[in-house]
Amino acid sequence: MLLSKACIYGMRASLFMAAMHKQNRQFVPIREVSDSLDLSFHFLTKILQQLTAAGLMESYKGPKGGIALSRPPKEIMLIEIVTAIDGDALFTECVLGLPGCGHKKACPLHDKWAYTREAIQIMFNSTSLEELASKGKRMNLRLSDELTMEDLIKSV
Amino acid sequence: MLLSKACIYGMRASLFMAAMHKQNRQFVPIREVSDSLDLSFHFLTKILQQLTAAGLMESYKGPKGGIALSRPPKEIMLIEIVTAIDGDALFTECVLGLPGCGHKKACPLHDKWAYTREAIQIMFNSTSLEELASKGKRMNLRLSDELTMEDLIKSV
DNA sequence: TCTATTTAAGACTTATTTGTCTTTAATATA
DNA sequence: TATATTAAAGACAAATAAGTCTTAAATAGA
Ligand code: FES
Ligand code: FES
Repeated sequence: MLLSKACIYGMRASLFMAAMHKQNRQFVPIREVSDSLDLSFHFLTKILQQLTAAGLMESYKGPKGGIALSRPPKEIMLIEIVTAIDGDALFTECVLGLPGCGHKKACPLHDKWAYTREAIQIMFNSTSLEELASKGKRMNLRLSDELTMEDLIKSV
Repeated sequence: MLLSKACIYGMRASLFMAAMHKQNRQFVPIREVSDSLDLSFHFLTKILQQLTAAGLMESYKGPKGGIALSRPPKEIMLIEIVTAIDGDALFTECVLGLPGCGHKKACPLHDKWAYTREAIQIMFNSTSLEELASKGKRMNLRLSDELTMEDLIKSV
């Protein structure tokens, strides 16, 4: 599996927040996110705490509280979410699991893997939440098992 | 993590066997592989059983027994080992974990991920055990924490 | 035939990830 | 000030992955 479940849920929630962004909302309650995306509320809460700890989201307690992206979706790249939750092992470690991946201590797959993992990194590094949210709205793509982004935005 | 530990160990063992191939050896005892690569003997045994079940290796019981690649290393591609142990989820499933990845039910990341995962697949699909074994010998690359392929071959 | 060697099979344990539940702290509003 | 609402924190449980151990079956060689 490329990404952990926690990371996947964190990305889905971030995309949801990006889609919400221009809906004149301030803070969105986590319960609303978890219900919309059909995720465990408590599990998602813990994941979002990692994102707020990483400075990607802000949270506010009490009535009218919830979470919000700390920057405009255009300025948040997917790789920030991935590394905040899964770390950067995917982009730095040996594909054969040997310690200290690098030119100096290479395994037989090093050159090919270094090239391929850079392609993966570029994918996450060059994709913003805004790009995916607007594409998702325009083409009516889905963010949960059956519901599209338009469905989700309407339903709240 | 891109590949499971079981898959990684299976690849390391397969590369070891490819390096052994022209050493006039018939069957190599699993104990020799696990000792050389510093892997758990019993855990490796279970992994190798998956590879023999998939037809990639042959095994023989008793004295002079052990395991052997069932085809010349040139004809065994890495992707066969990966899919035998980890399945093809990495090459078929949605990066956001949604069921039924495909054009018809796309998520916002689908196009980019479909492209990237194909690059990963091509890497495994176009790399043979022979290529890695000969490169590893030629450039004296490592297959375990500290030991290079030459070290390993000499040590048996 | 007997013994030592080796893989096969499966029960079992440990570690990690995933998911649930309860309590606490902060805050808006009445 | 009292109450309802919300995130934070952390204990707890379940599921999965990783690793260990024991016994059985096959086979070479004495
Ligand atoms: S050393 Fe193995 S991928 Fe770099
Ligand atoms: S539907 Fe998400 S990657 Fe294909």
